Amino acid sequence: MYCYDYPHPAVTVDIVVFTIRDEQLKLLLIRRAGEPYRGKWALPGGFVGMDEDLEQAARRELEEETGVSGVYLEQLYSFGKPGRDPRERVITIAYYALIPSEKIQLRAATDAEAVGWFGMDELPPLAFDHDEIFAMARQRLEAKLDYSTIAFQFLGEEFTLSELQSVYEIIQREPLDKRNFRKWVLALEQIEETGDERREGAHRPAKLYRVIQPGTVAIIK
Amino acid sequence: MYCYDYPHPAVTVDIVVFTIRDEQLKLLLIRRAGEPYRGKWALPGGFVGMDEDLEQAARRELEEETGVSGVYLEQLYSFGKPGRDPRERVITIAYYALIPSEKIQLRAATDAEAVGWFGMDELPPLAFDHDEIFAMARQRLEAKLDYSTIAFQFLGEEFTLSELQSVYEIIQREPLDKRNFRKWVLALEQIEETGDERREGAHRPAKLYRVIQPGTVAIIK
DNA sequence: TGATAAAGTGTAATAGTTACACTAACAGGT
DNA sequence: ACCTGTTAGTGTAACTATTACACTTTATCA
Repeated sequence: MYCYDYPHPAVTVDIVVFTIRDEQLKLLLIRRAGEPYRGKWALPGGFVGMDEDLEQAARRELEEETGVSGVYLEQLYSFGKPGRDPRERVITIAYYALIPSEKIQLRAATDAEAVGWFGMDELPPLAFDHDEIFAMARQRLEAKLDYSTIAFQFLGEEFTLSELQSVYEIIQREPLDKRNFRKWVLALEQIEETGDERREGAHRPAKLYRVIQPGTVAIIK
Repeated sequence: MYCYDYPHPAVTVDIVVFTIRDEQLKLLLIRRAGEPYRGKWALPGGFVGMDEDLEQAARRELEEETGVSGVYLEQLYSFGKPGRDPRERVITIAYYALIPSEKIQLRAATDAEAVGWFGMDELPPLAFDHDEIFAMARQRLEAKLDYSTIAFQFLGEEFTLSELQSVYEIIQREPLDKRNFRKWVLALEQIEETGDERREGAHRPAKLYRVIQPGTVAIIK
């Protein structure tokens, strides 16, 4: 038992994990194994340990519940409305993560019954206030495309300009002009040719590019 | 005594309060009356009540400690590094507030020994990790000038274009061209003439403007 | 070698941003 | 009455960035 002179809320982290697969933006959800909302889909997350930083906690929970690790992770917002969890007062620090489609190798772990990717058109109703958290993450992601190089986080080490353009088109839900897109993205001076090509299918091979400073997200103009 | 099956961190809110006075950006600080960091300057803030929302808690603490109320308030970021408070594990949800210079009427309240406004060049060292919180708020404020109408929150109901321009210049720390600024700000269609003028000093009176939708901060292009 | 499919490339029109200097209106002093 | 000092208010031209738009290249496969 842990006792305090005045009441303390519980603190959790929840993570909105995005990837792009099958030409779609996908959200990672777990099916809840325990009460409350047993059997409902929810964002991965859990309680913050007493000796770990918030971001550490988010990475740990993500790893434990889904097997995902080493990805881009950014704090989103904190949610703390009384009553958002029926058990006790719970304040959650929400994060969002972007993972390259190649890296998605899920495992269902101990405290999650099942893990799955859901397209934006096939989202189930979520437990707690996770709909609200997701909506904010979706919005932040879209906004950040315009003023940062966050989109690169969806791609592996090497990628073609068409793949990169597709990331933008999927998130922004609108087609982009190929020439203008290339002009723009190259002018950012954030990617460079690897010298290699990707040859797949009965057509001209595409030049491969890499991010010049991988792991960093630059703020642009 | 309040007891739990597993340990809970304490949760606080801290508020970075900005105003513009004497042609300077100022930060509101309180001198700590109790331990730890007794006598040191710190951001206003305090523990979140079990039945109040996070933003409510921020407004209440701000009102209690400084007498400031009814102002623009936005969640900034959450800080939770273990050891950031020497007493126990404390996670803080930081907010920032903008208040019009006319509204600043401070009172030193119960749990704060003293309250004061500090210019950016005269900031004392702050308690806890409040320097870090302040730095992030300063940065967010500057960034938001570019893509929102947040700057209007520093002004009263009626203001001149020169006053508005001055807000931008002070926060961005660089002079702006008067004609270009006016062209730009009027094109936003967020302010309108009141029809009145402000006559002060031995020179041409300035037209007064008001925000068309007061209380809302618009995201611009 | 012809069909198919995606990769790759430039230019002109338009819109937005920047640089820049003088006149207008008031208060106060002579 | 008029001169001085001080801030308010105004337009245009050059430059930069963004948009619209269509054909050629290079591969595979039948």
